[in-house]
Amino acid sequence: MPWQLKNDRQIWLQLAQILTQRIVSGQYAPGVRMPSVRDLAAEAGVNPNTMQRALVYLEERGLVSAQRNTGRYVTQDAQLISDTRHALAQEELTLFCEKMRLLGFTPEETSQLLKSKGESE
Amino acid sequence: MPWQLKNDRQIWLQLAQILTQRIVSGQYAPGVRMPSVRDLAAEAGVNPNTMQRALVYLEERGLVSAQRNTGRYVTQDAQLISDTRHALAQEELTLFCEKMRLLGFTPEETSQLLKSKGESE
DNA sequence: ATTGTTGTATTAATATACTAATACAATGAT
DNA sequence: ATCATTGTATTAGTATATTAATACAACAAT
Repeated sequence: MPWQLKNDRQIWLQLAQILTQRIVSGQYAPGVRMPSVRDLAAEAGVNPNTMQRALVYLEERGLVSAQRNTGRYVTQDAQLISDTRHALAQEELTLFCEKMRLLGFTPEETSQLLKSKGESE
Repeated sequence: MPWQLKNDRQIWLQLAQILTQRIVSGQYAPGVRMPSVRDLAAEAGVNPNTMQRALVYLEERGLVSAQRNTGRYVTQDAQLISDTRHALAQEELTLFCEKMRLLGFTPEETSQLLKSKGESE
């Protein structure tokens, strides 16, 4: 799974988003130990400080916790993970609908476009 | 219509996006004269240079053209506007689907969520 | 003819993001 | 006991984004 970073948004925000996606999608399972900050940074091709910032962000949301000298672990709180997953989905949904509205598409048209796209794959 | 700017993305990119939305949604009709760079900048609360950069971006895409000393005008090419509108919609659609996929939602689930959202409003 | 407005260009200053290079204390492995 | 690895913190340097302050040439309006 590549770290596809763009330069149109702050790197640490993109890192935090990717890490969150990996947790809520189960790629990083509840309770498991995550790679070290340095390893993650090397893998993503960024400075450890930048990766650290992303991890702190996740920590503030309770998605990971750092055992000071043994490593960092994904939360075991399945409910929190599930809640986060659905909250993020709702957020994306709302943003997407708003953008489509600003482009002049009605909710019905938007829904139809999405359906068409799904069927064409 | 407010200029709701966040600080998580480059300002001129956000300005360009908003201006484009206003054109493809018909808020700035084909052929009409746009407010001056300075007026747009003042309205959006940004520096004229930043607004200028956004306008150049639109100009590179043919959506507006600058008559050197009389002002700037929206293109009269209705086809280009329509094409741009649909291209942007497809882009948003693709990005949205990809994000939902990364959150662990199938296309069917995503489609269903969107439909539910539309019906609940 | 003068004045104001247009788009455009230039230069400097400031704020921020990211990288770089360390350092430290605590722990597990050897 | 020694050593490598852990998260964390600090400081400096560099690149970029944005603002700020102008300036200019061309045209419209007066």
